[in-house]
Amino acid sequence: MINDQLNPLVVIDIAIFTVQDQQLKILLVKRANEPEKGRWALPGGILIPSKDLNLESSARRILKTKVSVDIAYLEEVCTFSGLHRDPRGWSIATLHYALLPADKTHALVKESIEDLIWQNVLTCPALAFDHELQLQTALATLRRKVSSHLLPLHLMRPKFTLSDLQKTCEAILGQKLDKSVFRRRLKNNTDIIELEEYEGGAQRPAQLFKARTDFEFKEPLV
Amino acid sequence: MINDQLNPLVVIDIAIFTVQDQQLKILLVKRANEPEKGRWALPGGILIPSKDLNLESSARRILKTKVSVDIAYLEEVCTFSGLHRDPRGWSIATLHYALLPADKTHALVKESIEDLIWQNVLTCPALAFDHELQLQTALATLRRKVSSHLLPLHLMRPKFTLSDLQKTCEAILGQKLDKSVFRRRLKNNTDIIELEEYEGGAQRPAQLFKARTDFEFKEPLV
DNA sequence: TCAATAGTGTCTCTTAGACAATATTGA
DNA sequence: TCAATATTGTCTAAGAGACACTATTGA
Repeated sequence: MINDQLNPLVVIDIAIFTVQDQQLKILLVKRANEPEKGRWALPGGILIPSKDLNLESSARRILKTKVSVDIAYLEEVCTFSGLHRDPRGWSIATLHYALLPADKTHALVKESIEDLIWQNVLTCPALAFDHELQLQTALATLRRKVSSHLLPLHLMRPKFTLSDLQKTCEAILGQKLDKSVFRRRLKNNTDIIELEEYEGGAQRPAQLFKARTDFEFKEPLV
Repeated sequence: MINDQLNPLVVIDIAIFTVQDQQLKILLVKRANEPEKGRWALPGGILIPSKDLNLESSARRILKTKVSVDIAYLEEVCTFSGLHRDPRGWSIATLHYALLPADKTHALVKESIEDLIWQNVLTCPALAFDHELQLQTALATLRRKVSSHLLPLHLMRPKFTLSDLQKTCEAILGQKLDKSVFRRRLKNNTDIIELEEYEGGAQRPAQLFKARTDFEFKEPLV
């Protein structure tokens, strides 16, 4: 293996979230190889310096090859490190989290993966390595961001109603939000743009909105 | 060198802050070895899996050996990675930030360091590697935390006045705070404890406070 | 008409911000 | 007494939270 106790093993793990059926779900893969073969885990892989520009592009490459998905929003959460978190030896796992719109969740089974599932985060099975801790950490980071930013725009269809957006936020946060408060906060937000279109259901049609094309949710440097 | 293009170089960099003379200062070291010999940089070093429990303990070891200081508060910020950030090749730098009380800043010059300085963050010279970016990132993280937590308690003497605490916060944030607002927010905070002691200057004596012994500022997992 | 969803208005409570007022010390 | 700093109080504005109200559609 790569790890020889002089150099740590460097892996990238990704907590990739979506909202389906008003439920926050996480992509889990069943490991096809040792270690932890046959167990559910967050998708991840080993850094390949010759292929990867940096850790973030490494995460994109891993998602592309393992589940053949191109991800738009992806950001680092933190690292997990030490001798015991991976049976192969001293390792560093850099956890990333990503958001994928529901209409792009038809991810395909590819190499080194036995199976994959979009799992409701509330009913997650036991995971390999320290991935349960990683998942909880990514979830906390996601929720913290959702409360202060409009991160869920990355999960929306190109055109969406405010009710759609609110339901997505509620699924992520795991709690109901007040309609009035929610809309009031959007009033001053320049990241969403009002359209002159309406989408009719069986009831009163709702106005459609779109995200600003270059909206940005990285944490600002003050 | 350790890096052979199969395994990345793994380094730990530390932005260690203090407040002296009501100025926010950062510890810089002058590099004694290549690469970037003779340039100012954040203190840092290479991970040694056989010595380090994890990246955080590695950061503590590095601070101990390079400037012989034991640090209480230390936390990861994020990583910087890629082929070009270090001339030795593909590398991962895990940035940490730390806080040191002013009365413990008598750090000593040790191995692999030519010189050290506590530098006002506003007048920082050019730094080696990507350390200017790292410093700005650590500073932004520190300021964000100070606004919502009582992180500066780590910088205070064992007993301190509320005016002391306010001045420390102001030095970190780089702006004046309202006395009344500042004290009002502390009223409901259980991390600081009122003492029945007073410290007299040439004017009206100020009441002394101390930090709760086990106060904790890690981000809660919601 | 009704049910269902979209969208708005209103009240209260909390908090930030600005700034004034009072308190206590040594000189 | 005064200067300096500590400590508290007061007014206003903005925002969150709760909840009621109105609007528009298809059946």
